[in-house]
Amino acid sequence: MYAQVRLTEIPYHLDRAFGYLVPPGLDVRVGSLVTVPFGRSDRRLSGVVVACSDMPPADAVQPLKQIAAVYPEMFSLDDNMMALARFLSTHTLCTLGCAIRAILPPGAFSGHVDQVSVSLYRRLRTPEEIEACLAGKTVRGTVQKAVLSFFLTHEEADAGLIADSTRAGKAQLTALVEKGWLSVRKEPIYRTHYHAGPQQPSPPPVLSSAQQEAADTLRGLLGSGRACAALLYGVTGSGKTKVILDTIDRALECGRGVIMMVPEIALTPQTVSIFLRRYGDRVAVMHSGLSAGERLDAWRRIRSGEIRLVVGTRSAVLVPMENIGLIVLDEEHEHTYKSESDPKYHAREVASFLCGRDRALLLLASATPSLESFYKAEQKIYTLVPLRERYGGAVLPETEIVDLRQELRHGNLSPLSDRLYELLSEKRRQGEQSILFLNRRGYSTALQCRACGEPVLCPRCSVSLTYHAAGGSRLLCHACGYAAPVPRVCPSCGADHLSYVGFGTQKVEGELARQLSDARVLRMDADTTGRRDAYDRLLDRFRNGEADVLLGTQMVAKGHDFPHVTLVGVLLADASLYVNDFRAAERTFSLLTQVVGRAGRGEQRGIAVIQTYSPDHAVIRLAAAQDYEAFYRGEIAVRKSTQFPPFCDLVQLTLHARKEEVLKEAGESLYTRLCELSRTEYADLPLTVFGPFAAQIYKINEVFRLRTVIKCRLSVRMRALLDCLMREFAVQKDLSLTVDLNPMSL
DNA sequence: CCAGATTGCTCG
DNA sequence: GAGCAATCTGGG
Repeated sequence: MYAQVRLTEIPYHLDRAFGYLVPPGLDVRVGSLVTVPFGRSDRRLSGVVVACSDMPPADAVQPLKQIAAVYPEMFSLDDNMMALARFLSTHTLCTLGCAIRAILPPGAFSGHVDQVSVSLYRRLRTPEEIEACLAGKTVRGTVQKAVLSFFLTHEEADAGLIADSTRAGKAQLTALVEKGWLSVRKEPIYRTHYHAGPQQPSPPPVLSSAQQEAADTLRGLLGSGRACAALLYGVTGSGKTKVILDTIDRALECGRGVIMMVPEIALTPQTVSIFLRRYGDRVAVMHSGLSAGERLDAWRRIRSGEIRLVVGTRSAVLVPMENIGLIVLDEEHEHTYKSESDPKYHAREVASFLCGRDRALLLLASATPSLESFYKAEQKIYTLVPLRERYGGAVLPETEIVDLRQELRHGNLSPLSDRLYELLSEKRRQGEQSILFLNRRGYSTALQCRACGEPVLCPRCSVSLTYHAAGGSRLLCHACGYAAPVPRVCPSCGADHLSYVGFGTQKVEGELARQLSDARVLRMDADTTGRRDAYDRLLDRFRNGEADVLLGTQMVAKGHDFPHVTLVGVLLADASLYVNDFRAAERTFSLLTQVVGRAGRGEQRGIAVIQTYSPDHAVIRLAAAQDYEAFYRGEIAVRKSTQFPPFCDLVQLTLHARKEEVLKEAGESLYTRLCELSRTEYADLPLTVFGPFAAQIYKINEVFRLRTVIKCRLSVRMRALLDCLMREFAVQKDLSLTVDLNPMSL
């Protein structure tokens, strides 16, 4: 017996089938996960069998090597899983192996192929001996000397860490081991097991007539026996969740499987707890916070058919569920549905593929749908299911726009306008709660020199460092994680004139304490919510009325219900509007609409204050009026005239290199090759090439990045062209090429 | 001359 | 990506 095997951990240009012999007695079929010897050293790699035959492959090299072992049957891929893996690899341009790793639980690999952590330690050798050695001639290599100096201060360290901090390769480390200076310690990485307790089921929800009408439409689509998609478009507070629950009930009653996705488990604890209460132990929760053991456990129960309902983040769409009836993407416009690492899939596209396979209903829900989805609804590709009224007669908050330019003219330099301050104190007196929202990613304090004007930059990246007070004051790099103590003098000119620029949540907190001294303020940002439970505790404390003001970044805008909040303040609405990204307007609109909707969800009508330097900007006006459809009409016209999605597809190619010259040259040859291909072999493809140009952050962690963007239609032919580029450029030394199809930011 | 670093090549 | 052989490099 012979088998064709695709390896799971190999670079792009090696992603093809390799022929192996199946030793007698080994039960191997298409889809079996196996370990095979590979390369000169017969290193053990895992792979999946893609074909079996009695005849040796035509192009076989003699002698063929033998398959070494087969994984437990539970991890074999069936036809559906193979088809899903193939879909992922062709639609995101990743290796088949990478796609397979994404659809199998992480435990599948760590349990079988030894997963070990390698660390090195100095053998009974004292720092003095190392000093002597460094002075002598026994070790001459500069890199090896660097490694030895490293061990002057360390007794033992992880191999990866040593390699990172000394630039040592494996050869240099083995040389030192052979010379008897260092020893290797290998330790297996174990996984843990965890079992969730049982839950209490709850009665079905009561629907209003508008909600019932929407639910009926969806039940109709569900029962149609055809693959279809619907866009449930409903303003905040219109009761979308109830309608979704009703549709899920219906699908489960029919014996169909259901996948329900939310943007982020941690930010939607209420949605998740509704599911846990309602479906008890019939539901599996899948998200990245689970341990390998928990994931494996849930995965097995889904594959065996024991569990027919999964709630989770985007990776939930990859679970091995058979006979799916319904896939839901709640808050479908959220960018978290697109994976940032390989495979760079969009959950919506995978869901659409699966719904086609099982003739299921794809249900997208949002108060501010993505332009792509609303456009498809307009084109009647999706059925539009609107929910226009707020449930229980709640009214939309009253909205005021404050012109920050006026504030400046009046000499108010504080982040709070006079009007917002006035409302905050009023709400404080009335015992009502307020939310203050600072919507700028990394809108935290940077250090700038007043003498030379230079900001303090990360030594490894082309971004400035930001000041963090938590964990002892220090500077952090948001791109690579570099941390440094706050310098006393300017690193570039040495002057003693460093000062803080910009205001972050911490600074606003200080301002509030000064201006509104009796208010109790809770600050919520990455610094205060380091651990997951810290986040939940903060929200609980606010809900219990332990504070008057909740101040925070994007986190405060997400789906929490705070009935006592009657005031919402957006400190700088245009912050996300002027970023260089074709989706900036869409994101700003959706964020503002969401945060404004936080005000007055209880009996009382809320008020929202939007502070901005662009009070007349259409996006700000429309968000204040909560008029999605007007926003959509304006924005879709812009997309059409400028040719952006949904009117074309975007391909983002990124070249990475440590040396700028290497990168520059590669950028030019990539461009040349791309033009050449589109003139000759692929002359039938309409496409426009932009770049190469420096990435938004040109350097991250000592690696420079150059981007090329293509506007095109992502056809089979177009993917073939890209595949060709990837194979040619991924082989090169000191250089790598990555591709992102329809990226979430450009 | 030679250890050490770099480059190129293949993998079934 | 890993391993290995061939080739280059620079101090003694």
